[in-house]
Amino acid sequence: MSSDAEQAPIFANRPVTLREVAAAAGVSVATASKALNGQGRMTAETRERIRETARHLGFRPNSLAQSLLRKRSFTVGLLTNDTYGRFSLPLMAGVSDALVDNGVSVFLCNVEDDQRLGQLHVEAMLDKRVDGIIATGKRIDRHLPVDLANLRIPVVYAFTQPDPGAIGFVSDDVGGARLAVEHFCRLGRRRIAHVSGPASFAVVHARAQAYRDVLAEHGLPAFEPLLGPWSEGWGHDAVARLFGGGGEPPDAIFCGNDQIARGVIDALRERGISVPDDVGVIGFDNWEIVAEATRPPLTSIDMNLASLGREAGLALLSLVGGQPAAPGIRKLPCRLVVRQSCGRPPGG
Amino acid sequence: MSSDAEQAPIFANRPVTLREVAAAAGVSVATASKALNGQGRMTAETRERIRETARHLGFRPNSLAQSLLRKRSFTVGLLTNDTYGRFSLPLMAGVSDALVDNGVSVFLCNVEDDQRLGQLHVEAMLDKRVDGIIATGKRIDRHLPVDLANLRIPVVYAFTQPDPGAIGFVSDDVGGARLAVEHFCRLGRRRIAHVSGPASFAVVHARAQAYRDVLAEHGLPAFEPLLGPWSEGWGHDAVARLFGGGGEPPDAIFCGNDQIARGVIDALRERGISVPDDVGVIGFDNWEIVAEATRPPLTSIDMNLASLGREAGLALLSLVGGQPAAPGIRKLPCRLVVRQSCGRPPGG
DNA sequence: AACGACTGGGAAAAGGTTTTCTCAGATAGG
DNA sequence: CCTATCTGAGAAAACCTTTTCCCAGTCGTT
Repeated sequence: MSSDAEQAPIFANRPVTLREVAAAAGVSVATASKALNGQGRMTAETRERIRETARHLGFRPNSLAQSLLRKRSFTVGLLTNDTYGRFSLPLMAGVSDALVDNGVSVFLCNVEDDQRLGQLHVEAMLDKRVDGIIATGKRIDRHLPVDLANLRIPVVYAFTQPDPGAIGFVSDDVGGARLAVEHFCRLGRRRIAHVSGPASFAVVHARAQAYRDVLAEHGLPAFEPLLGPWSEGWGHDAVARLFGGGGEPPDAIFCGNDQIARGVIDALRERGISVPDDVGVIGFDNWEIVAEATRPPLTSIDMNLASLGREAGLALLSLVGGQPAAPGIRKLPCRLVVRQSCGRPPGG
Repeated sequence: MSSDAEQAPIFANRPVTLREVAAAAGVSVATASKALNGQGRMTAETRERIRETARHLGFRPNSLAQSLLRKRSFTVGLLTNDTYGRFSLPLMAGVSDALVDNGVSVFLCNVEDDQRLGQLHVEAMLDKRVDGIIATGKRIDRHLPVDLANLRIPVVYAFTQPDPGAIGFVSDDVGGARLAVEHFCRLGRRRIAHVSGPASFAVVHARAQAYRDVLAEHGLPAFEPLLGPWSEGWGHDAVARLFGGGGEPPDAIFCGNDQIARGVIDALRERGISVPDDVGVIGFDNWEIVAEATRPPLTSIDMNLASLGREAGLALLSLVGGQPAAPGIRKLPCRLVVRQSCGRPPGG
């Protein structure tokens, strides 16, 4: 019965409806709706009075009712099989960032590699009338374990293999690899090696080819790319191969991911080889938690996943809005993040 | 005009409504609804005929319409400020796992540490009539930058500081630390040191106290806990302090997280000190990507975040269902994951 | 004075489902 | 044969908002 009790109940009970706002303002619900949405014709005073009443009552329109009518729920689903979120999370951040300002919320669904789970999540999303779906994964060259081809709502693929005829956003791995190798060339490195992941990954081939191309363009010799698991351990082993055999060792190593790069750097240090003085190292992914912990900190290629997510979110939004868009894969540029493992230019 | 064209249109156009099912089955929508939900009274044949019709037409009820009526949306919001998802993601996996079987979907909202963004997301969730909210963060002893206290929907806190009077789930850090130190005692280590994070974290104190308690219980000397950043670099420095000074060095080190532990292990190896023969090391968090990359692989304390998520999800569900629950903080046990960095029992 | 155009605002349908009532017919009991 | 009970099913309200008409009054024009 204090003054608190006078104000609180307005919010403490069930949400305020438009009907209540209309009653309080002495108009019909139709007028109230139009006043709040800037539609219809009425005197400025009436409109303002209704708005003021709504504000005072703490009115917030019921999204469910709006969605039912508008056939638009302002929600989208994000499907992923990237359990640890290495790639999905930055991507999700970008998506969310692009959508939240449009009042769109995101259902996150981790389907692992489980068909049944995928089916379950997709059906749940469909039942909830999501406006669209963004599919993302941990590998650019694999499909999610779920069929999104004939869904009657728009689907955008990001960092995963799109269905034919669909829209997909991926990082430009070739461009990223070129960035790294060209940087080494610019720094005056002459014997550049490449240590990467398993041959079963499409990106491994794309990057290796870019590596060879750039070296050829600069008239430099190419090492045979060393392929193995995406692990620190493999980085170690690769160094043993590069420096243990008889051949002339490299003065730079471009690694397929940051974990390999970390293994390489550790192995070089254990051999008394200085990074970056004797050998420069560049990684891929720019996983800060790894790149900043190596000694010295790791120069790496960033795939701009947040931008990728933004683009995907925006593309989905315009698709939902009815704008047609050409199917196909859009490659977004990578970015070189220079730290200390690659060395400085000759004159620097 | 092919036989495909005969079947496809049923699914290709707008979703099938209950009205259409009812018409096709020759009953009223009321009867159709009751048939599908197992409500009302009718002959078994009628019920089955309606169900068969619904199945054949691919009917799926419109969640929006159901939610509007039932005042229950079968969605919950997950709020986090843990950008990289270190802690949120396993937790989210647990939440999602607990809820998906109940048809509940999860809105993931990353609010960073931004008040405005937090407000925005919470309002969006409220507008969409989420049934409840799970708040989670990257620190057990901090609040999210958003007030969830008087929300008229249930809120459960997981791995973040709950509001007074609310329900929270956290890991039992004291128990976890005891697990680690007791394991060292069991292995016959006598001089156990503790290297942990910044004093500003509550868990640092809790774990340090547990460390001291266990040593006291075993009549062993305690080192003064070494506090610093949660980084590999600090692990290195701490080793320099423990082994560089005059005092008798430890034969075991309990680290506050896995990154520190990794720095410790690397530093020990550089000094020619064998892990686990000369010094055992145990970490905290069981972050597999780190724990499995150290040489030797790191024994660590796992906080069972997925279970924490499951519990939080289930608790929220029962709250939403109207079951009352006592407020307070529930501590869930940690788990010791033995790898190779801690050594084996004397006789083993 | 009569007509048209405009103005401010309301009534009602629509969106898809659930649930409460109601009701006609069938069965059983006296 | 007449009433009480039960059975199967439908009509309609409800959830909350948006939008399309529609209407009554006012103003200006001839």
